[in-house]
Parts: sequence; C-alpha cells; structure tokens
Amino acid sequence: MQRMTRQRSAVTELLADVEDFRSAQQLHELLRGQGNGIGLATVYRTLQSLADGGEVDVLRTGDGEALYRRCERREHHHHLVCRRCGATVEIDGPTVETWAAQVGAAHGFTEIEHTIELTGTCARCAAEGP
Amino acid sequence: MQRMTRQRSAVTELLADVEDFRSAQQLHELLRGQGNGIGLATVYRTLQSLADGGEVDVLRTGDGEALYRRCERREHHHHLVCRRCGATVEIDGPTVETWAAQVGAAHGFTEIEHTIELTGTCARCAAEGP
DNA sequence: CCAGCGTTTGACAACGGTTATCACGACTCC
DNA sequence: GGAGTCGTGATAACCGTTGTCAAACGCTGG
Ligand SMILES: [Zn+2]
Ligand SMILES: [Zn+2]
Ligand SMILES: [Zn+2]
Ligand SMILES: [Zn+2]
Repeated sequence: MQRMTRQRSAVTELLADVEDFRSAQQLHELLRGQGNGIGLATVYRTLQSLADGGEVDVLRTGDGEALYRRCERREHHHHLVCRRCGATVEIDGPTVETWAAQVGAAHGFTEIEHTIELTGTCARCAAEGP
Repeated sequence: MQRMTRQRSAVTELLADVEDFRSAQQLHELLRGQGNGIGLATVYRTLQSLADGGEVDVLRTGDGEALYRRCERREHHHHLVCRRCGATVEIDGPTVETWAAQVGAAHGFTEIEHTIELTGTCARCAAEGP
C-alpha cells in the first residue's frame, strides 16, 4: 500500500541522521542542500504519514510550529529538550503516567491523555554562557 | 502604563463569565454578538497583554490554535480539559513538579520548565454517549 | 520486459490563525 | 485647549501548513 520512493527514503534516512527535533522546512532545506531535490509538500506529507505510523514523534513549539524527530524507542515516552541547541533526551516517566491517570479519574474523567514536555538548558549550552 | 479602555474591560469581563478555554476568534465573535463592537486585532493584543501579565492562561490545541482562559488561581498550575465540551479543571501537581525538576537535573539540564496538560472525557459527556 | 494503472510528486494556489501597519481617535497632563 | 502619548481597527502582510491536479513514477501481472 505504501510505496518506497526516492523522496520517502531520503526523508527517513535524513531523520535517522538528525538527532534533534527539526521543523518540516528545516528538513526540506537540508534535503535540498545535500542535492536531494524534493518538494516541500512532499516533505510535509511524508512526515505526516510517518507520524501517523508512529515512526516519528511530533511536538509543537510555543508558536505552533511542528517539530519532528525519529526517536529511539517507539513506545510511549516524553522529551527533555534544550531550549538553546535542541539536544533531546527521551524520558521515561512511570511516575507521571500513574499520576495523570489518577488525577483524571479523581475528577470523573475517562480516556485520559496527557502532554508532558520538559524544556531546559543542557550542560554544554550552560557552560558556553550567554 | 496600561489604560483601561472600553475594549479592554469588555474582554476581561467576558473572560470572567466564560468557563472554558476559548480562541481569540471565538471571543471576538462573542463580543460582537453582544453588541460590543471591537476589532479582531484588539482582541489579540488584549489577550496577549493579559497573558503576559499572567492574568489568563494560554494553551495550544493540537493544530496550533491558541486558547485562552481566566483561571481561578494565578499561581502555577495545570489543566484537565474535556475533549468534548471543553470543561476545565485546574490541577495542582506537586508530584509532577518535583518529578520534572529531578528528571531535568539528572540529565544535567538547568532552568527546567515543563508543559503538562491532561485531556479526557468528562463524566457528563461520557453519559451522553457518542 | 513491458504495458497498464493506481500512487506519488511538486509547483502553485489557497487557507487559517496571527501579527504588522498606520491613519485616526481618545485620553492625559500641562 | 493643545501637544504629546497611547489604544484602536481596517487592512495587508506573514508564515506554517494543506489542497489541487497534471505529470511522473513504482509496482505488478502478463
Ligand atoms: Zn520521542
Ligand atoms: Zn506519558
Ligand atoms: Zn489555568
Ligand atoms: Zn507544573
């Protein structure tokens, strides 16, 4: 059903190399830069399809832009992202998982979902100073 | 520094009445509907200034739209929002506050911030069925 | 290997929420 | 009341994202 085209594999290979969360437009720029001509719309479509399949994680910046990242673990997890350089650590939070479920149930809510993202300044960036 | 104009008080009064998170455009519609003529740009500006002053909370929907709400408590807190009707409960989470700080520190990150939002179906909506 | 056909692509236009512009009006202070 | 300041609002611009649709492509069965 899903065909493997030159463009689709270019995107997945690029995502395998990139460590941090990147926007669709950044990824498009990178692909163009490395000679892999590809349409912007195709990048968006591919990322969306990968996200739907759970192959990449999506998170939204404060101003609504979507960032994508190919994470190590496919199971549910959260992120600790450096606000300066974008370095990302995948977080496993059993504590908050149960907390979220309990709080939701305590107020009579069902089918609880949660969004939990951590932002900070990583050690390397903190060392550099302002 | 901040003047109290007819438009600004109209927005704050409306926010005092509205229980749930609403978008800037919804609030603009409501103001227009109740005869309070006001420009859309002014609604955006006012909401932004209120948000900067910590008088309203902002949260982003999955597709990047900003929603605003005048919350009871001005201190830091989180939200449990019904995905059907928008009913909102303010959540106090000492557990997750310390968890977030610890996890951040454990990875050498400083100045940790966190985004934590809970979504579910409230008891009333669950009773109504699909 | 090739024809046929459904899928994917990509340039471009359109969309939707938000922000910038800037002339105008309203308020303040003297 | 006049100068200076700040807020307003219609409109245009912005920017990330999605829709359009003809052409290109990848797969498969023959
Ligand atoms: Zn992840
Ligand atoms: Zn979780
Ligand atoms: Zn709140
Ligand atoms: Zn918190």
